[in-house]
Amino acid sequence: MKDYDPSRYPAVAVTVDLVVLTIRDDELCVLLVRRGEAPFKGQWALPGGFIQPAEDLDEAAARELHEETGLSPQDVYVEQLATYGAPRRDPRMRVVSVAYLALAPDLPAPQSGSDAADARWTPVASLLGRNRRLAFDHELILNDGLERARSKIEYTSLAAAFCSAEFTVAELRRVYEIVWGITIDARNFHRKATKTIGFLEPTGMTTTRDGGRPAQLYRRGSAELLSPPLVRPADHAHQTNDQPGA
Amino acid sequence: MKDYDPSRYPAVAVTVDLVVLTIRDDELCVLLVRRGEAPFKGQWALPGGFIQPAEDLDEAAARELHEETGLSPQDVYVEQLATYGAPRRDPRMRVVSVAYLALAPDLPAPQSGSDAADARWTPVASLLGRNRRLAFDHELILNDGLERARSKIEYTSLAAAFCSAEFTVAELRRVYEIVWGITIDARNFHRKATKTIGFLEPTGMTTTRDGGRPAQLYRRGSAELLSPPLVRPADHAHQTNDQPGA
DNA sequence: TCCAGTTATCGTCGTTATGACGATAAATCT
DNA sequence: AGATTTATCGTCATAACGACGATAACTGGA
Repeated sequence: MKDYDPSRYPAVAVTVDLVVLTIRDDELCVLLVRRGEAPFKGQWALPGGFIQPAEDLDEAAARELHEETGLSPQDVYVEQLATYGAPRRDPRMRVVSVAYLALAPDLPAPQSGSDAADARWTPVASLLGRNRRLAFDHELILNDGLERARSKIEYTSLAAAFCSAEFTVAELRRVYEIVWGITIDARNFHRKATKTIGFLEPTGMTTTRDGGRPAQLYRRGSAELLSPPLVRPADHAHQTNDQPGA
Repeated sequence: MKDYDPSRYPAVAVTVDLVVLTIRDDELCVLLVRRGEAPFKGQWALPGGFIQPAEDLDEAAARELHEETGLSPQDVYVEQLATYGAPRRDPRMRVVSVAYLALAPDLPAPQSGSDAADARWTPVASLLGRNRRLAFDHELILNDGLERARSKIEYTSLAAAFCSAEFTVAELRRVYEIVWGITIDARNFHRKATKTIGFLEPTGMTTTRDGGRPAQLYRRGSAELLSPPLVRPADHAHQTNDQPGA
């Protein structure tokens, strides 16, 4: 019923929250900030903030990302994740939050540009089964972001977004191993990565930074979709039967 | 910065818009309503409306779906699509719209439950290159919904959401052919559909409603993800895969 | 009744993709 | 120099897929 005057409806605040993932020391990490004020004062939360009157959602996400990390959208892949709007998710008022997922390489950049007093990279593994929960529904948002990241690298070349601009096949393989939490045969992965057109673009350079025989350096290829995709071994844990419904 | 009072920020209206897809007469159709008031009075738009103070986003989507179509979430698959919030997308005020994608079988249900005076199923093909554009940014939302539907049926069993509860392999194949706009070899598709575990669940019944030799009737299987997925022939339109000889 | 038409279903063949794993290459470390 | 480490190439068996022939089981008409 778009036909009613929008201003007749109760005001809602709209925020943008960020799930910024990176890989540090062979661990998948998420950027968290410690809240300085109520509600959830002192607890960890995803970085985010209110949208400005004149900016689009994507712009708000890019701005927040820059404010919190100093990262520019050039260095980082950003996409919209999902929107969360449960009536009581913020005790102060109705707040609808548009979540964004960002994948960043482990840049030497300082952690903060940073208007968040206390921001840090937290290994996601350390957040599981933890008593110190995240603020709001950010745990839910984080899990959705993780699942999105895990599935996205199956059929796109986005795993390379975790690597620096030039990287080796083995470094890319480590990304998959860390994000998926499995080990992958180096030889089969090498074959797959180098034979999938558009995945890797050779630079002609080599590096020995990972030790052993020098490895070719590649850049991220131009193909957005990998065909065929990399198959993630099915998580045989519990394939739940999903019923349609909102 | 989550730490400011939300009420200090300019009010934003939040709506839910629906991309409801179904297949009628071998065509992919989307539910559109004709707007009765300004802005965009008289133009076609996606159904939708403002969220209520006490309802979650998914609930708002289910409510709107029911109001516009009479369909209940049991009959229809619904998932959140994306959120749109460009500053001027609604000329009246800042409106952020959370779009949902719904996939419905061609039910004999009446078109309206219906508070929209004028609602109808429109073949999406008839909207391409058309001069009568949709209201707001609904054309963009529709395209995103179509792309989501096209890719979603690749790796899930959701194509069955377009069929009635019991369906034949050929009916399912028609769904793929229509949504993807291609033709598929009936024999290879039959092999793939019946051999992919969790895709189809046999009922033991047969039907001759499509003519010819009686066909087995199936229900949608319990697997949410198809492994391996059905591969949609790559759209070689402009996949920029330039590989210098490698 | 019998045959033509239609659709369903099964099977075959060659090609490609994949998992397991052996072997060699080219650097560093001791 | 030899051990160690990592990169890269190859082989083999199996699975999945595209193309397509063949057969099965119904319906509608001659």
